[in-house]
Amino acid sequence: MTRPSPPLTLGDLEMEVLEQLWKLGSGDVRAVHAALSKGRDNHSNTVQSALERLFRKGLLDREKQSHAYIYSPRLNREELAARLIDETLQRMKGSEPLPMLAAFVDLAAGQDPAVLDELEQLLKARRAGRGVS
Amino acid sequence: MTRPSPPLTLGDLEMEVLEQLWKLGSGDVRAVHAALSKGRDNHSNTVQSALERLFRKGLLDREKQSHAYIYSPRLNREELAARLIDETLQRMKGSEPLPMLAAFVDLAAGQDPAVLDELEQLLKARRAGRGVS
DNA sequence: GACAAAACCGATAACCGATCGGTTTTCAGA
DNA sequence: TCTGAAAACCGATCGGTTATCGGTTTTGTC
Repeated sequence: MTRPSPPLTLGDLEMEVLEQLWKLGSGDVRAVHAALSKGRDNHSNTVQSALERLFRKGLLDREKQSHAYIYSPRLNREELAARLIDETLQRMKGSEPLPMLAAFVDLAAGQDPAVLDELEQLLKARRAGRGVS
Repeated sequence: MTRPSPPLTLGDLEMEVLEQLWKLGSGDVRAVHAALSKGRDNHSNTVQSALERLFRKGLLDREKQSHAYIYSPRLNREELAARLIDETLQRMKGSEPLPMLAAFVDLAAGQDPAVLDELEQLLKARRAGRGVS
């Protein structure tokens, strides 16, 4: 059933914040702001509100350590990508995922044919991993 | 090089308009508006501005027939999906596409294990199609 | 040349992300 | 315990985008 929740979109800053958290593993506003400040932004409140939004979107965990929150990603890079792709496909209503995926594979293979082989390896692994039962 | 063009997003109406054009093949504002009006919307100007936006985004062709434009999709469903997925992945900078794809395949296979088989068929076909060289 | 249909232009509302300032809470150290 | 600093929290603004609609101009056709 899963509520038709609004389709998870991420702004640029939100993406960069996630990027930093993936690097750091976890961190408070200060840490993320510092990591980000390599040529970016100024106010740490801005970073905080991005963290807050990400938290509300369910993409971050947080835990109070003394009086500061320590944020950490709930999903890794790959899981987030999978979810974004899934939602993209979901938005195209009458659509089977397979043909879409096929088209994307074509596009990716166009850029780098090795993708086909890698993908095949991957499939084998998945098939083996998921119970031969 | 490819300019860092703003990342192609589609509103709900825009998506529905595309949906209709895929069904119709092509059509003018009137046709799309009529097709859409199965329980939707009222003003045909609204449809027109959606068509206009889609055209500016490069997703539609148009051709003047007498004094009305006939719009038609530049991409089919699958090609659009591929492009949206590609852009989604592009936004996650330091990311190899493969692991992302892997994660998505896992997610899709979780919902329907047959996906693995179908995907494998698909790979075979692609491999055969593209010179065995 | 007049009429009707459609394009075109502009305005508005709603929503969202990004940004920032000000207030309140909360911990830690003197 | 009191005080000061750090952080959360609240609210406001700004810019950009989609959706919506009305009004004007263009343009074919009869």
